[in-house]
Amino acid sequence: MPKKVQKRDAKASKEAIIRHATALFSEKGYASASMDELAQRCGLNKAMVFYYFKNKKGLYEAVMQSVLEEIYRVITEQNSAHDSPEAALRGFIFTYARYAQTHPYLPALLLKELSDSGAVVPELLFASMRKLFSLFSDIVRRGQKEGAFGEAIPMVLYFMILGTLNLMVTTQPLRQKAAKMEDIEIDTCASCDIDEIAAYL
Amino acid sequence: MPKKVQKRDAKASKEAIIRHATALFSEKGYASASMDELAQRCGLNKAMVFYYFKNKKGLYEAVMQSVLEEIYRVITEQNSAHDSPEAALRGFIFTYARYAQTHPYLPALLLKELSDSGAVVPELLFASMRKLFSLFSDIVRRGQKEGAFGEAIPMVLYFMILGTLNLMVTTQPLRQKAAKMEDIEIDTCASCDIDEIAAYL
DNA sequence: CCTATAATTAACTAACCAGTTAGTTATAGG
DNA sequence: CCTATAACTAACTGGTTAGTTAATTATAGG
Repeated sequence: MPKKVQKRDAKASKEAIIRHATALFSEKGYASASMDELAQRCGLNKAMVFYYFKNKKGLYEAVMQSVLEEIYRVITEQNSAHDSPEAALRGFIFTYARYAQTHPYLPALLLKELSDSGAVVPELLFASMRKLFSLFSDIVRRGQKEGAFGEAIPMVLYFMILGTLNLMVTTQPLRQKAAKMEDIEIDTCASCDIDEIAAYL
Repeated sequence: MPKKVQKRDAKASKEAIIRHATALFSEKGYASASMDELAQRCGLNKAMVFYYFKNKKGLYEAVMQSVLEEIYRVITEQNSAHDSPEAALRGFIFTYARYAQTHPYLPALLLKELSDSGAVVPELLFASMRKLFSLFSDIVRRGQKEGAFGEAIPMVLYFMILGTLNLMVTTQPLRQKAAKMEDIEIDTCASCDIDEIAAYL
């Protein structure tokens, strides 16, 4: 056997806490997420949460960090090969959209933080958003130099894309419920969504 | 004198509660808003809050209702005179942007609710958003019939506008802080913002 | 096998919070 | 002026929460 099944495994415990905390925070928000419930979901004693992350804020920061690092990693990984700025922009949008769609905690956490201007972890949020934004901003500026994009304020464009995609994902359940009880076509699947937005630019 | 200065004034108390609750909920979110603090801010006894609105959720619903009714009223009032769909769309965007800018609790409350898919008051949020959306949707569809707009999914367009504007407002403090300590031009004033977005469409 | 220490636990605390209650005043209408 | 009632208050309750502590157990390294 490659590894004994252990009763104690620090790494596994820590990962379980992060994983369940990500889900819990995105479901309930920072304030309503209970550390008792988290421990229950993890099948661990509550004291373990404070053993590995000193307090609730520390845990939340770890969650946000892991989430923001992950999306940055995925975007840079999947979009290293583009040469034209159009393709790069398209790649950025598509990758983010697909990731957000398959990992809905991302939009939930991001929107919650942004709607507070980073009430819980402003510095961290700020630094991570800046990294992602400068990636985006470089693409836009390059496109403008090459005459492909026309004038646009990168910051506004950036929030336009993130705002739209995040809202489309978080409102999906609401829209689906609406589509069921209404006559008109309200629901728009997230895959059309992606194509539409890419087309606008 | 037109009105005696009274020690007791039900209407004034009720209004004070709504007013301070709007600010408090938008600052802290539903869960973190304390009814003790609210009563303190109002200069009233906490029991008054439960006297006029039966519970916290009831108060929150009253706040959301007043806020959503108000923005709907302002938009319909200021945009009744447009005849071309371009002008109507522009009016919709500008009015919303200006109102959001001058009443920042609107974006804060809306984004918080939407990022939860209406965790606290789904029905109310849903009904009010629908009213606003059908206003918007009518403009877009009219523009498409007249050949002025080109193809676009109204729902996506709607969330694009709301998402962008709301995020631009709520992230303003963050962006201003960033502009102070950074070299590059990150900050974009909300007035340029409005023009830019209108231009995109 | 022994032992130091990392991982884990049960039980606790102090603060806070939404909501209640029973009693007290101000005021309007007769 | 009297009185019914609307407006208001102080003090309380039961439940929840983040965070602590002191004791216990598993495991790795010698």
